[in-house]
Amino acid sequence: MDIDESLDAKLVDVAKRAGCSPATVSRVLNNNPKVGLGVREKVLKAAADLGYVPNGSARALRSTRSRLVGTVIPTLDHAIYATMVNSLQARLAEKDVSIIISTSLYDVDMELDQVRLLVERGVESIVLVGSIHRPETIALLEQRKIAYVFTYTSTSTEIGAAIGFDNEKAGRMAARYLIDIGHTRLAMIAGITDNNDRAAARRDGFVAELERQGIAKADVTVLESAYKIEGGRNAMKRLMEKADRPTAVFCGSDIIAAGVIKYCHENSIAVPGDISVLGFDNLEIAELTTPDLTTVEVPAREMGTITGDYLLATSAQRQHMRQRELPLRLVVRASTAPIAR
Amino acid sequence: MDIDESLDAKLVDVAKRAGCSPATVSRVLNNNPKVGLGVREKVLKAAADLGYVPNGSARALRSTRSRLVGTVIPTLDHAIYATMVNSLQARLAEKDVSIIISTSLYDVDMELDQVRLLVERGVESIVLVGSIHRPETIALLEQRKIAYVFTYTSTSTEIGAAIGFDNEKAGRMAARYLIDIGHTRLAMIAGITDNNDRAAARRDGFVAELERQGIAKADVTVLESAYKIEGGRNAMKRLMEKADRPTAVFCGSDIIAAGVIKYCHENSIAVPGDISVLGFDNLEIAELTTPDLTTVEVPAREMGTITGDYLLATSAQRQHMRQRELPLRLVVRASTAPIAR
DNA sequence: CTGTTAGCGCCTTCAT
DNA sequence: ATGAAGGCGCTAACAG
Repeated sequence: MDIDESLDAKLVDVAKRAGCSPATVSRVLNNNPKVGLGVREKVLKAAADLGYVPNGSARALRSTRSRLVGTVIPTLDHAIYATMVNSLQARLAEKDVSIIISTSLYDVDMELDQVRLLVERGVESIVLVGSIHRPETIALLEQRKIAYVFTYTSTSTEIGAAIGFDNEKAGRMAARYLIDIGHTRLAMIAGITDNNDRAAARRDGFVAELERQGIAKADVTVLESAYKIEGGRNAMKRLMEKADRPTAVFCGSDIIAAGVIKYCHENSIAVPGDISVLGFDNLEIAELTTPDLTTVEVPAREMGTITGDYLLATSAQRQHMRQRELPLRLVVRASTAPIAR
Repeated sequence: MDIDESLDAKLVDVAKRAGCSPATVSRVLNNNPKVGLGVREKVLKAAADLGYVPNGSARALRSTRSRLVGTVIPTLDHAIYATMVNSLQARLAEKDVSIIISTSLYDVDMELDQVRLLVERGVESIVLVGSIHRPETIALLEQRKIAYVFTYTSTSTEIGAAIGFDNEKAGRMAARYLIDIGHTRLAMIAGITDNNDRAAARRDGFVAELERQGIAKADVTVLESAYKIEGGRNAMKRLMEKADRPTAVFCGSDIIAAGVIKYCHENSIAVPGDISVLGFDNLEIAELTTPDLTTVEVPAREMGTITGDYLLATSAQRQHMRQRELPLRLVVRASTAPIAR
């Protein structure tokens, strides 16, 4: 047993033990190919013997490569984000890149603060959600030449990347489906659109498509709800208290839809008999409601993986990956039904 | 507009512009109280003008305080962990501490790899899940003097901390409740207990308490399932195909319970008429099943906050916080019912 | 209260 | 293929 083990070994210590210079140890550690095979092995053994752990800060300071990625998402308390981050992390971990996560609570000012902190930490790139941010946020990133990716959107700036889907198209898809199966009296319970460009775009797409199909904007009730079961339930209550009840409701998230269905149960409103309910996200809970939820699937897992691929790519490769619109898929289950015309 | 803004300003640049020494700037930035008010303001203004962002790596290297915390959880794809991490992150962010998250997929070897990487990144402390880890993991942490916390458990080592709850007690609580309402033919669908001391402890507590109450171990069927709706459903199928059907099932997680109830629906088994279903976690989905799920509430959010408090405390304060057993609460809803004796 | 001096641990020219 | 030397940006002694 070595005395050395009790202290935190440094690169010089490894060099001493391996009988070579620090520079050589550094080369071995960084997989620099031009190192003699014998020396390389001796170094590796010495490092293992000493329980050597490189100092990331020193490394980052010297080389300006931190192997750190930052992420600012609204919250981890919503599966749609947690799932994306999960797969992003998994992909990055394969290449020993670590991820710092922070949350903004859907607040662009808080997002800016978090981005500042991430920049301070020396992250090489940053993953954001949506395409609306404080100008200062983007300016900071550009100025420091930190790569950034917008997710859950396909709208990018000239410089950043966007990996996600078209929220407006998603809204239109929902509208078209409900119209296709015969509904004409429609409503939407969107997420909170303030500070949330994705929620707003889905609403706009939905309303726009309905209008295109001859349903006046004024005839479409649009409410908003937090992404909580309770929120959906309360919104549905408000909706049902109105005079002109719709025959179908498009919800900005499956969570909201679950609350809507819950309300319907409690008030003996048949789903889809009296009212069709269409969700968004295709979370695992979409198969827990009774009836199972028809919904638009958001490829959250895939988004995380692809974002990881992008971040791991060289800047040359990135050019071809800067814009990625993932397909949306309508998953028809049992919460929606055609209506007689 | 300043020319200086185009380059990344460093601490020296701020000093020059403020007309003082780098040391003074450093003091201001670190809220060292003994700096003249006038100078302090001048420095702050200079920093703002230059868009100065401190270099965290240099800071960490010099001061050995990285303001970085590491976390290794099984997965972010399970709300019970995502919720905890969410509140942990929120608490740490209040004090500008960042959190690096990595996942182990319930594998202690992978956990060790992730911990090594976190140590390399210079985290000041590490949050782990459960109390079973590779000896190397703990040895590394101890040797580098990195504080660590076990969560979701109340079993700690002599040196580390534990902030969570007693899983065995939880299992016993479940058993007692079901017996109290008259059930004698019981089964459990636990999570995968391999490499998961929490799942194993809940199972052991459940079985032990039943035994104490006169129900032989051999009469209690215990199956295991992944934490997925599908897993719970399949496990329930296996359970129902056995000759001696239980009148109550305790599930290792609400997710599993949701799958169990789903199976019951599909096979016209009344819940709780034919069979009572008891969940664990009290996730948001516990109010989505039909009927609503009776379950044992795990204080995930609170655990994150308290863990954050612990990590932000000074080592002196920590002494009193090293062992924290949070109370478990049985939430009775509609999926369980008394049985006639 | 403020400035000067000296590195933290590593990587990266530049030599050899 | 390997070594020597310098410095990345910052903070901690120590002076004054």
